[in-house]
Amino acid sequence: METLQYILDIDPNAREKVFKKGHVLQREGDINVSAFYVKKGLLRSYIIDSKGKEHIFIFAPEGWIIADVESIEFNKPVELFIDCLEDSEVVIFDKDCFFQTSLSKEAVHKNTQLLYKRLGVLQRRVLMLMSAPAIDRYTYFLKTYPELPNRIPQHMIATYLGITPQALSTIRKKMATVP
Amino acid sequence: METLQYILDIDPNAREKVFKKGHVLQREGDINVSAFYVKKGLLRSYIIDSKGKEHIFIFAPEGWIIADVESIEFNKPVELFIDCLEDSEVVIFDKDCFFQTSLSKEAVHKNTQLLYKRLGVLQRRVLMLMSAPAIDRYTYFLKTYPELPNRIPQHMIATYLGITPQALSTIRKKMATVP
DNA sequence: ATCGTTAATTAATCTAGATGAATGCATCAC
DNA sequence: GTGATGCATTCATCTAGATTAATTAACGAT
Repeated sequence: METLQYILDIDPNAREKVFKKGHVLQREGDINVSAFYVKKGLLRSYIIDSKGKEHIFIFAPEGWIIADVESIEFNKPVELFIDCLEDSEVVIFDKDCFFQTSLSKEAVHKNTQLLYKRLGVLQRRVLMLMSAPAIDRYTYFLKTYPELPNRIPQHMIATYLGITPQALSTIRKKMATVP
Repeated sequence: METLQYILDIDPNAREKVFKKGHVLQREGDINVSAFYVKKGLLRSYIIDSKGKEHIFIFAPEGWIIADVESIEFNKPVELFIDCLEDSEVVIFDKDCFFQTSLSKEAVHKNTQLLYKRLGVLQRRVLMLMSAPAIDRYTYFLKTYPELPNRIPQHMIATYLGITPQALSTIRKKMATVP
């Protein structure tokens, strides 16, 4: 089942919108929590810490769903910013629609599959952050998201990896000289 | 709906077993992948990295489900070890049962809820690992799992936080002198 | 063209936390 | 008792990556 069809299926209020690069769909402190399906373009979610530094949680290219699950699940105010890294077509839908009781079997299956996949990705991310040095995390990133480096600036890759742009630059230099 | 009842509901083959402290339920490289519901006791999942160091992914006290979701979802061989930190009563069930099409609406709702909650927890974990210093991660750990420090040795808390036991010891000393 | 802005690189210095080693203290087996 | 084992602590040293700052290049707007 195609993800977009599934979303339109389960949320009759889902609406499609087009946003310009740079548009912020959700900011820290918001209370009206939605989830976003990326039909076209590229979104990201990130926090800004107490020192004003950005930390990117995930990138969401075409076909991905992006949302602040923690705030949805634990009813906290939104902590993640979500914005567009490219002009994007986005389907906005309600956080609660996953919990509808009237879903088709197919929709349930799709939903479970999506959640599972995301869990698997996050598991890997935690393990990498805990156990692998920055260079390995970068290599894994390149392997897993080969198309992204052409679409986003390097300093964003750095804040996704949990290091500074300077550190990433040094790593890249090292990789170029000793391949 | 109570989680245990839900599991027995969806997997007729689910079986309950009792394990001694130290028993390993699953090890790296295993292909027969199960999920485990902790009825009583305490389990953990962890990896052992290339240098032989342990990194604990999650603790699972009573009421939690523990599994290697990445290996389940992407059909990889198991990478996470799962073992008992206390004598435990565990319900072993099949990874695929979440995808059954014959689930009751109630079971579907419960399932979605469990997955969402876990996603929220992992989101927080990633953000903390990326943006917060070790002392903040420790403080958050104490707040979130207040009962665990009485049940597990400190060096395990350290490997959960992503630091060495020595570093945790230093942090605790600092917290004791300047509270 | 020229000014401003944003990105990437390089280098000098600093620091949180790792590493390695030693010590003290329980607990358990015998 | 004594020895062995595991856990926490302390200290001295080391290092990956942070911080600060300067340089250069690329791009857009006027």
